[in-house]
Amino acid sequence: NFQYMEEKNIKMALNDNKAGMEGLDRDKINKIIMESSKGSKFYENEVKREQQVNQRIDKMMLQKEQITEQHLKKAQAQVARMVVELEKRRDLTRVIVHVDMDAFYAAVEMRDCPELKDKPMAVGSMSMLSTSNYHARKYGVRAAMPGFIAKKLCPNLVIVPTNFDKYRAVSSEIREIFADYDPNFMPMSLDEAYLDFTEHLEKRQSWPDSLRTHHYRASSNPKGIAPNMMLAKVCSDKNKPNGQYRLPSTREAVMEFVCNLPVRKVSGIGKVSEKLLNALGISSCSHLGQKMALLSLLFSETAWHHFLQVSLGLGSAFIPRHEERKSMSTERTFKEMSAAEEQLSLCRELCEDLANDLKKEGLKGKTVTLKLKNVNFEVKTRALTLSYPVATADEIFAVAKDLLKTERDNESPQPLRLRLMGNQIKQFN
DNA sequence: ACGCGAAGGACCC
DNA sequence: GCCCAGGGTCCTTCGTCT
Repeated sequence: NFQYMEEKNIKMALNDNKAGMEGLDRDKINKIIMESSKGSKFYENEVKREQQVNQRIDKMMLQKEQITEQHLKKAQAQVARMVVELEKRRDLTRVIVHVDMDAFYAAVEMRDCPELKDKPMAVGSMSMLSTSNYHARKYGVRAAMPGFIAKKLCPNLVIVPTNFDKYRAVSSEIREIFADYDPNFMPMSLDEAYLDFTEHLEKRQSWPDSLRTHHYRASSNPKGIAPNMMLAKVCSDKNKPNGQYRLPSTREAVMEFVCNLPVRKVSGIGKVSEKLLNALGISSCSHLGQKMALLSLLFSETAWHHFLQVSLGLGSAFIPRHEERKSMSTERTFKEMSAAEEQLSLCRELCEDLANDLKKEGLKGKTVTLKLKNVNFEVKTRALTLSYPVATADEIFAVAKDLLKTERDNESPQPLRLRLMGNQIKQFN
């Protein structure tokens, strides 16, 4: 079931210099990606953002210079106290499972169109791919890659348009099964969920069969099993494509597991955080623990607390109750649009779409946000909070059009050269 | 000192 | 030949208000 291999593996493979990826010529792939990107507005913006991160790093290193032994000693004591507190509350009694279906959209499309199974295929469009099957991955085609670049890597690539209704239907089938094992399971997306298996295991003592025999078995097999959510998520990334990985519920096992874990593998630590940490000589979670005092002086409280928990292999041992949504939005990307009338009518359209979605859930919100992205990929949001909640297209448009006008006036005499517009609403009652 | 709104980002799928 | 999404959550910073 190689088809179900996960995106992240390839991503890592392309970065990692690991041998044995059949037919994967990393240098060639990177060269093609580079040639397709270089000089584009997108690329220019990426460079700019990278420079901003570098400045952040410079600032951080400067701050680090100011830190004295005294500071560090004090911080170390604080960290030590905190560790004692956290250890006291460490909970190894729960069995949390993270299920992550590999290449979910692609798997559904191949089910419905078996000829695709033998071809390199991806789901998405020329501007963006959501996922790709195994054949396509051999060419370096992966999720979050624009289709036109993927086509250069693999001219025979078949791109299937996304069909969310279909994925939603399959997803709800699978969720029914999840509910049998944990009625309070937490769906994270159409293809991913956390389940608390503790009760089920106490009752049955065996791992479920129906998860295995269901016709989506390959993709709905439990993948990561651990005493908390953070670890379960990391575990689900191990032993791909088919295996599940169970981390024993002992402190020793957890600490050993976390020791060599690259920080980037942890959910919540992305590209930027990784780079910041790398600059401090931190790449694995054990480094994280070793430099905790320093981190507590350079990062916000929430940030270093999170780092500390990660370094100790701690995470939520219970699955939080499902929360209500906090915002709703629609946005669209298009070819450059500068004419005021055109922008206005698009804005109107978006408001209608948003109003429609709001109606489906019977929601009204007080804050309306207009999102704009210009042709240089610079993003702006402009918001206004009303004293009363709104829901209709007219009401939202009344706000959004003013926000848009203000931006146009702001830019004049230059026009707003847009490539994306979006509307968001939040502050529900 | 505190709350809150606004804007920008990081991150996730 | 051109061409890099869309739907969310949470966090941080800053300004103004009370």
